Amino acid sequence: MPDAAPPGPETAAGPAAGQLRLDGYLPYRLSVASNAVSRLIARAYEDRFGLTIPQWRLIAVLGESGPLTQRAIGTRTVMDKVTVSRATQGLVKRRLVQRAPHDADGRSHRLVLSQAGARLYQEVSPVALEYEARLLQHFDPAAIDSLKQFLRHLEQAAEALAESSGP
Amino acid sequence: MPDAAPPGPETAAGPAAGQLRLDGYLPYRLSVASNAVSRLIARAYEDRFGLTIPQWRLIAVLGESGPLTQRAIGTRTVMDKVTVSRATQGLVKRRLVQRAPHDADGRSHRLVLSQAGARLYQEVSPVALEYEARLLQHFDPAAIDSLKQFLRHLEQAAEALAESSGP
DNA sequence: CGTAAGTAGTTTCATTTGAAACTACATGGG
DNA sequence: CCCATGTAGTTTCAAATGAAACTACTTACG
Repeated sequence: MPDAAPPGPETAAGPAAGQLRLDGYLPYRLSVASNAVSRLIARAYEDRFGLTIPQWRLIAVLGESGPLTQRAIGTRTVMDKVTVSRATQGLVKRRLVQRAPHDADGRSHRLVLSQAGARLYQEVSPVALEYEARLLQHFDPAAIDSLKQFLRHLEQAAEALAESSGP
Repeated sequence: MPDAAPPGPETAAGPAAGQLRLDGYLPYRLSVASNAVSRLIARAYEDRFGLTIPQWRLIAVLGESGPLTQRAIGTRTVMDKVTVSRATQGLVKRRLVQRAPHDADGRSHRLVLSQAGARLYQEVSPVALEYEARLLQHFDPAAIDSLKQFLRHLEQAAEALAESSGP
């Protein structure tokens, strides 16, 4: 513990510029919280089901919505097409997902959960929900809803800003 | 179940198991929002100041709190020691940060912002705050505070769960 | 003291990531 | 019909990441 600097907040840069404090800075808080949660969840899925997070998302969305093309999956889960491609390959190799030809378009396939995939989905879902419940166990349901809403808006705001100043 | 079920949400796995919907699943929402924000911010810092996010965090915390060891920085910014080490190397090379020997411990150094580093800090801070303000421009200040609070608790909950079921 | 066990920081390595190039098919003019 | 341009998905490459091994120092204990 002898490495803490003497507690003045102005050692090198003078009194805090503006009023930035990393600790209360939203992008920082968001990233740190997301990393902590992702690490937890990733380990759970990996240990218990051998799934990566992209693979899990893919199974979840197929379980929810039925057959989809990779492109559609990418859109819905906000994953890069490369990520979707790799997740798919892994799942096809494990026979959890099957590719059917997409009759209207020869470049594309319809991905479907196999029997085993559907069973796995039924098995993972409750575990996923239980993790969420545990993470949120001390929070008020109304607060949870507004957080989720908030996160959605924030995502849109970030995308809007990225476009406006960006590509 | 009758076998003609074209658009229903249960094609392969039956009616939604439990009630999982990826779209409202907190770890998913969190990760997606965090990625969108991080991508935006990372590009801004990279384009305008040539800083990676770890480098920016390091400068921010040194600017706020004065000289610190790498270990202390890692703790405060929730970054891996490897990440801190590499961020430091880059900043030292650019002469934004200096290493002073830590007289109580020969393994360790005190990192300090150089003059140029302090100037950069003064320059980046307002930009950082402006991004935050733009992201949050449509939100109620009270909601923002409770979101930040929420994220902090969530992080703790995730860490607690990771410990309890983990190493 | 002197040695075993621990810690700060670096390096190495395997894995993950996404941008860009590429392949294969699709579509809309001419 | 045929070509130009566009899109679905894959591959390739370079960068980022973090676990584990390593180096250099410190500390606790006999």
